[in-house]
Amino acid sequence: MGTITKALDLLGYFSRTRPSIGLGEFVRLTGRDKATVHRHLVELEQNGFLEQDSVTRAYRLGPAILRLTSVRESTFPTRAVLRPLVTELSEDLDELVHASMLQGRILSPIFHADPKRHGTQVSFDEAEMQPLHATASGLVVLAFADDALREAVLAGPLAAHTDRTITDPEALRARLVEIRAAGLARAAGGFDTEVASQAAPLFGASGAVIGALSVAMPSGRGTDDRLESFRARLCAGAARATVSLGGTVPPDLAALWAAVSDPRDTKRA
Amino acid sequence: MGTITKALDLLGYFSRTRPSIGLGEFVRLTGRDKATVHRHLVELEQNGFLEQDSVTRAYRLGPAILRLTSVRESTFPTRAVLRPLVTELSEDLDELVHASMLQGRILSPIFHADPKRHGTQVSFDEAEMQPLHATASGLVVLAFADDALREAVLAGPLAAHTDRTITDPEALRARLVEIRAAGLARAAGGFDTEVASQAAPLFGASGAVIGALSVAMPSGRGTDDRLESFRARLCAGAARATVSLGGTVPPDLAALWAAVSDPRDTKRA
DNA sequence: AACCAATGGTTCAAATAATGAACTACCTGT
DNA sequence: ACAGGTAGTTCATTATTTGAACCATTGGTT
Repeated sequence: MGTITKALDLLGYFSRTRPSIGLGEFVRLTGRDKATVHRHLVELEQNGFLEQDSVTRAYRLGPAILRLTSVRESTFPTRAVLRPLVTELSEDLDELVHASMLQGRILSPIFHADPKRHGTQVSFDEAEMQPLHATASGLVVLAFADDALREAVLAGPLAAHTDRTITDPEALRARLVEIRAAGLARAAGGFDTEVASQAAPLFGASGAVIGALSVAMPSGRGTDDRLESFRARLCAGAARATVSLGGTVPPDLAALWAAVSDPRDTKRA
Repeated sequence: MGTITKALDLLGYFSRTRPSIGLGEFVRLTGRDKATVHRHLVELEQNGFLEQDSVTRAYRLGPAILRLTSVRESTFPTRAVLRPLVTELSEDLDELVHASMLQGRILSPIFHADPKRHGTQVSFDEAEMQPLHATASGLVVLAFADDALREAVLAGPLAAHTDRTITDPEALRARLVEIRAAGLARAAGGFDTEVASQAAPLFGASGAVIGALSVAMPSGRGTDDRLESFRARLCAGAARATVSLGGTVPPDLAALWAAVSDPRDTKRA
């Protein structure tokens, strides 16, 4: 792990529920030496990627990030492109829909929309990263990822977020085969016990998977029949999102999705 | 310059007008060795801070930044706080208003609003960084900055963006004294020949300057009388923005601003 | 008041990781 | 076949990062 990665890694510890982090907490979170962490924090701060609260001495994300997002979105508007699509799909399905993008071995939410038409809702934190082996989004990305990434994740430790998380590499491998055959992933309780979700992959220009489009709901509403009824629209949404992002869906998967959206074939599992 | 800074520095070269940069161009821009730059780019990419276009091989800003902005804005909403204030002031003054924050030795725009009520407008790129010695925003920040930063900038090279940029350290030092006495800065043609602007500083919780609030217009509309008429409202806006951001205006400056906004004192320069 | 247990931050010899000149490989047009 | 332009890689040298031990300050406890 290079110095740059170590420093950038520090930024990853921030989330909506942990918006500012002190030196000591960073040391505990990372397991790295205090001096090392401190120098990294200082260097990040000098570049505007962190700010230090002058009274608590804790660090929070800095303003440099805002400018970079502004550049990225004004020239390659991922969020802006996904926003209407995700919103529309969530209105259509009456459930929370979110799009996430692959970042290394983790999935990062880009945008989510929830029409909140039901009494219970999934609480979704757009600032929380998701593991690849525990959510429908993660599983579908993993299923369509290249061998290098898949093997790296299968080899690495598979944290048990709940008692229903798949932690056995071979069981996970078998599951990924099913997902590839189905063209999307369903998962329930693997990351949050009360949540069921269904996700389809998004692809980049080179045909490699870059993220996922997912619909999530409380387990009670995530019956097989209901998820099945979402299937065609979710796949269509993923296809549109892929195209909007300048990507291409691999031909065989596109054919599979097209077949599914055809009424004659909707009886398939 | 540490490795981390060198890598983060690469991200700074992106802007609205230069949204993707290839290896060779980076080498030219930075003057660093190709191997070094390449390894930095790869490491940034692995962490999601860059993406490589699979066909042109050029790099663009990656999705990791989007998540970080989401975290920052949902927990420490600088942009969200400044947006209404900047918009309102621009509507009030009928000119482009922008807020920028200090990042190291450079100023980065956070938000801008332009009512576009005139035939000519200032073109403002929210993704372009600004030097501290050439714009009204930069000058006012420099004037109220701590000695360390001021001396560092005065010592460093002062690039001549136009023929009216102040490049002589002593002339600049004298100018900063005037600005401190006035409580805000006026500048015309120092960064862009056609633009005149007036800026007031923003302060953090510790009373240190953290940025600036500025009104900018084509030189023709930037007469002394008109700028003078903006003065009280600009200072009031900067005071409100500082408070909204959790900061405090130094007492002596607050008194100066209060005196200015008092009708009895508006005749002063 | 003395003490303890936190916190954040600093130092400097030792170890490791970053560096860069030279290299390969690949296009594109001549 | 070659020239000139990309991007990317190698490996001995060099310089930077590292971390155990250190200090400083704060807040709570006896």
